[in-house]
Amino acid sequence: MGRNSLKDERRKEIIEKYYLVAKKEGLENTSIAKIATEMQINPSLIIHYFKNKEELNYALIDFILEKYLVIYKRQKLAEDDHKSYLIELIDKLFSKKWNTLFNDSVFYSCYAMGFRDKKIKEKFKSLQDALRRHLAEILLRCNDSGAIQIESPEKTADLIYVLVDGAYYYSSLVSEKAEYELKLKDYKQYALSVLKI
Amino acid sequence: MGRNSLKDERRKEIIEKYYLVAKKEGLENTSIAKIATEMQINPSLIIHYFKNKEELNYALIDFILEKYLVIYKRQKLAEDDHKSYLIELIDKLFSKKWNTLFNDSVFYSCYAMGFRDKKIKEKFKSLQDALRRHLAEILLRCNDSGAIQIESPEKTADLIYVLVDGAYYYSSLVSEKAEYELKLKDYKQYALSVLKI
DNA sequence: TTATTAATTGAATGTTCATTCAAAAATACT
DNA sequence: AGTATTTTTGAATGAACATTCAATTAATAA
Repeated sequence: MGRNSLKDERRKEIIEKYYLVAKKEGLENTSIAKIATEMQINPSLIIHYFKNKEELNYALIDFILEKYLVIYKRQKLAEDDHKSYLIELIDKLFSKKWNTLFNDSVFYSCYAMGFRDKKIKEKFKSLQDALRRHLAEILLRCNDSGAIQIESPEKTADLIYVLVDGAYYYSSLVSEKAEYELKLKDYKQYALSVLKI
Repeated sequence: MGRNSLKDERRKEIIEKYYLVAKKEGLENTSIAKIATEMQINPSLIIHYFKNKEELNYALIDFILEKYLVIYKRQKLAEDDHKSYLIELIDKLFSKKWNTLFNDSVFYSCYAMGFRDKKIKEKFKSLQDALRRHLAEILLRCNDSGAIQIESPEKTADLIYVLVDGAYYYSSLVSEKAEYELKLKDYKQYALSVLKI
């Protein structure tokens, strides 16, 4: 008996608003009070659900990193068509989706936080490693099925992601849309040439 | 007549301390008061030299971006030996120097600031563009002298820096020193293969 | 010595911050 | 109706913040 818990929903609402305010004002200028104002609730309610700002930040990082999964959601394709999947994946990795999915300011602020907080750094690292392992796995299968011929799937996967990360880093400075898309296309081309596709 | 100005020296001291405190505490947790305490001076003296925090931040960005030049300081080599210069440059770009020169936390915090401040973004962009143009110039000369044969110096320079940036981004998460150096070596190898050296 | 200029201090401003605590309101079950 | 549980509020805390202003101290040159 007693009142039903709204914990999960409320926590989610709070984090979403946190992200929204951070997009508008910058992460370092976002306070519990501001989130509360935006939600028209009392600041202490946020503390009630998150204990302190540190916990709030952890939840925000999780929220942001979960966005990665969106990119990896696969369209329907024949289960064993590894090569199509690979090409589709490369396509997504070098798509504009990244820039619509992530807010650069918030993203790099979170990344910077990782260097002052071991737990956050670990979150980033384990995600990146998982992504690399996943790609390496795909490459291995493609190799096995003769779809591609590369030497080391692990090293190649690593290299592809270095290209992705480097592309994302530099592209975020490019304001001209046309130039931006042109560059992205070039980088993708290089990635494909690494795979000898 | 009147007292001599210490403006330049003082400003430099302040920025250096700012960077130092930011390294220790994180940029977003660094206040004028903290810098002043560290310097054993009055907070208002910092305002006296920088007007407000915004100006202080601009100066910090300049300070950080100037560090790039250190990497480009050339050892003595024959003036017209373009290929040696190129190899030396690639060597430096993929060296551990980056990580000793820049504090990751402060660097990415500054980078993030760029997305909320046009002036800062411009500073980053124009530096990166200058670096790319410089490398493209070297590549062009090497091409002309027959030292290398590549299609587009501009595109290649761009690609090399995408590799550098991506490598720096990912490597900063790698804590194992041996693994870190191994990766760096691989990325450099790929850069060289792009140049067909 | 005196006038001039710049460095530096110190106190005060008002704002925002994260966090605490107790009290109230809302909801659910018996 | 009554009890248990959770949500939510509201007031209060003390600390830290950027910035201001006037006053003081220190150096320099005439």
